[in-house]
Amino acid sequence: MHVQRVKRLPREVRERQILDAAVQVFSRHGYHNASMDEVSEVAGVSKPMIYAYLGSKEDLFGACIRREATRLLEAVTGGIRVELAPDMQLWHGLGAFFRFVGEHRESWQVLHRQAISQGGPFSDEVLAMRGRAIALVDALLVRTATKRGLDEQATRATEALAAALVGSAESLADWWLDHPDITGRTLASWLMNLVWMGFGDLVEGSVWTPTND
Amino acid sequence: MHVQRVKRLPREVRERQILDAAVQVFSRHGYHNASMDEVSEVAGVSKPMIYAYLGSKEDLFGACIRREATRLLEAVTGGIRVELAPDMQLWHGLGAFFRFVGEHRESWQVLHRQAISQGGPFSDEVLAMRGRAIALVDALLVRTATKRGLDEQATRATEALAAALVGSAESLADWWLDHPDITGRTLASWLMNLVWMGFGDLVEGSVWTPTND
Amino acid sequence: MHVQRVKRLPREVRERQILDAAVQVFSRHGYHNASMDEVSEVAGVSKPMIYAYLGSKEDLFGACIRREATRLLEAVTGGIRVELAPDMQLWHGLGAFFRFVGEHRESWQVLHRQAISQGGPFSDEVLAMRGRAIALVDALLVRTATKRGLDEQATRATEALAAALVGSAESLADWWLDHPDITGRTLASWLMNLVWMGFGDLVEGSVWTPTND
Amino acid sequence: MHVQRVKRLPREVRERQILDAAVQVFSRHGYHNASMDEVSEVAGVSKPMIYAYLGSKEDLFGACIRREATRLLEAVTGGIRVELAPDMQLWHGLGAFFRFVGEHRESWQVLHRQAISQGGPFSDEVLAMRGRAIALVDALLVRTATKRGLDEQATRATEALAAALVGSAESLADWWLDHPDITGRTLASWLMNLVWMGFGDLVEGSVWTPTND
DNA sequence: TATGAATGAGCATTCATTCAT
DNA sequence: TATGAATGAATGCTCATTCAT
Repeated sequence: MHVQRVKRLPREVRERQILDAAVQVFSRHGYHNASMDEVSEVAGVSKPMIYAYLGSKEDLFGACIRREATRLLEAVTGGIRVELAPDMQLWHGLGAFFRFVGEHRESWQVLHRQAISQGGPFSDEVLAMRGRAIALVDALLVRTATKRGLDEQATRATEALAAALVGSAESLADWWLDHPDITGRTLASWLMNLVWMGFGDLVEGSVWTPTND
Repeated sequence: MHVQRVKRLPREVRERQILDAAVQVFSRHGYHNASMDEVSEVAGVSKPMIYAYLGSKEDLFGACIRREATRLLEAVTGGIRVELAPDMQLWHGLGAFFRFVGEHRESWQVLHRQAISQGGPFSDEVLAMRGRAIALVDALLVRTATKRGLDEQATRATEALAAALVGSAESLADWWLDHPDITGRTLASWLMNLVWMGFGDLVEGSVWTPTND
Repeated sequence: MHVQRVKRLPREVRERQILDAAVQVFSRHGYHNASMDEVSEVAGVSKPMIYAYLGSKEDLFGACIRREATRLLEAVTGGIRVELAPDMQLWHGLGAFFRFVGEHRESWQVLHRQAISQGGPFSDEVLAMRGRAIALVDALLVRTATKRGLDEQATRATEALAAALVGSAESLADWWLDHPDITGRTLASWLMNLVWMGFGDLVEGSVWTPTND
Repeated sequence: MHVQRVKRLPREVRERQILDAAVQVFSRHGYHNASMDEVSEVAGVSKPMIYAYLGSKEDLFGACIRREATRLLEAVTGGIRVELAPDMQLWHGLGAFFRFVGEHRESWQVLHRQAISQGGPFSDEVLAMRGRAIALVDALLVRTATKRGLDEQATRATEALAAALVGSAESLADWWLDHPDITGRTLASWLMNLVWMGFGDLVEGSVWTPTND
């Protein structure tokens, strides 16, 4: 008789609708302030469907995180050419990272802010992803360092440096939200100069030490 | 007959007790999962006292953030000797920062994770504090750079670099939580090497550029 | 297997159940001492339904007032035949009023006692209704008076007299609660005699004045 | 050393302070919305003193009602000259009543609205007072009626008429709050005309009856 | 598949009331 | 006498979650 508001859609499509809505809502209000009601409203899907397809709120949030984390990792690794030199790999990776963040602010918010601030499995998951990123960077550093010869102190420091680099990138991505006139490419370039050259000095034995302490 | 748990204490003391408990509870469970009941239990104070002295849950959280932010800033600025050279100032600042984080993990959790992940006034407040930190570092960079002569690109980049440095420090502080065998002093030293030397190169015109892109 | 207490009912029905229960509870305990828990219990409906359908406690009370006020007004105006003489209209109106109060004591309690004693919008609403009643009566008085000719003093007094009549009726309704052996018809008859004849005298210029004062 | 805010005052004075404050606060916010904190603040007396002198909130409210009711009754009976004719007694009584209400709006609010709307002992007390007033009026009516000769119907009606008169007066007092340009004397005069003359007709056998019903 | 109807359980907040001083 | 400090107990309200259709 009357038009049905939404047609019967295949499960796959419904799930995507729901996840899109959830990412949007979670990024806007944070995990706890987000209500399943709003998600269902934004998704145009009734709540029971959400539970049927994606489980509890926690499950839903987890699904969001996994999807966005995967997207981010794919974007970054997809931007890297393994046949290039380490510095160029890093360069492309950073470029891909900033490009992704620029184009998917909501995804980034969910990953960087919401997920980490929740204790337990969520932050674990994101921190694991960050760990993979750090390991990736560390591998590049080690590869370079080993080529040139790596002294004791530098060896032990590479992982920390990788962590610092990843942290820098994350922090710059945040900072970027308030300075949108800069291009992502510029950000990547700054970061390369800062980190790579400092790292190079380190490897070459040029070390900063406190004058007296 | 039996010992009374706590006697009538002056308001000031109670407020400190409550804030201590609140920081603990907020850092453990996050803002939303923290319950006023638990705060009151941990503080050894009934809920009405909390409301009488510190106001609503939101107010209480705000008070925590302000107190911890102030403590952190005081710790960092108190660690700096303004008569020293910029690099030494940075060195001491980083040292003080890592020392504070090492000694007040809960404070750091509340500030870095919980506060930022809540939208609105809380994250604003913390982000403002981070902004002050970035400005501080930026001033040091600019001072150094100007002495040596600063080319165009480097000038525009100092603020971003400062943001990156602050981000690195934050990220390292997080990383540290999972690698507690490292000393804060070592962390600071790595960071100095990474950042300061890279910055030095930058200032001296030694620039990294992509080979082809 | 066993009988289910209530099945899924359409919203409309539930709302009526809830309002019925609320009027009952509010009339028994007054606005403040009434608890939403009791309302939900009496209605046989869980609290979230109440909030979903009728809003906050304040909203719920307002809805009760509006419904009962409407019912009362409908009962009274429905009892009036506009084609009759003013005195007969008043007579029928009073009759309908007392009939309603006799049959809906709880409604009357809520309207007359609870609503008025709450400051703000509630009493405003009820006082507005009383105002309409007074205006109604006033119109009747004026109509009669004008026919017969109305001296200055009487003119200015009609509104006050109407207020007095309405007040009398309300007061008698209260008094009735403690003297239930009287019929509402008798009450109406007494009131007609008291008021209408006094009014008639007034209109005809037969005035009571203090002998010396 | 420093000035004490309030001196040690005799119990009597303190009690008056507290009652004055309580009447004010109760009339402003109603029984339930009034907080003991506000009473203590307005009275300039700490809460424990209130409890020591006047007992619980309920007790305090009861004390207010009793004091104000007594005042009102005293004002009214004090205004009456028993040696005068019944109509003049009523006239003076009404005058005293309106004078009191005009000069003590808060007292009247507490008595008329707050007290009655609370179930139980409070409204009982006030209703008892109203009962005394009704009885007083009734006695006047009966005295008059008996003198002139009183038919059956009228006899049974006098109490109801007295109730109606008292109700009119109360209602007019309320109405007055919104029409403060009228003098209390005028109100009393209107009421006398309305009621006394209608009553006179009644007594004289001039009865209003519905034409057909 | 899809949803309106329904709820258990929890949480922030308030207030009358009372100690300890 | 007088009070700042302290609390037990209650209540409004919300939200994730699940039936019955």
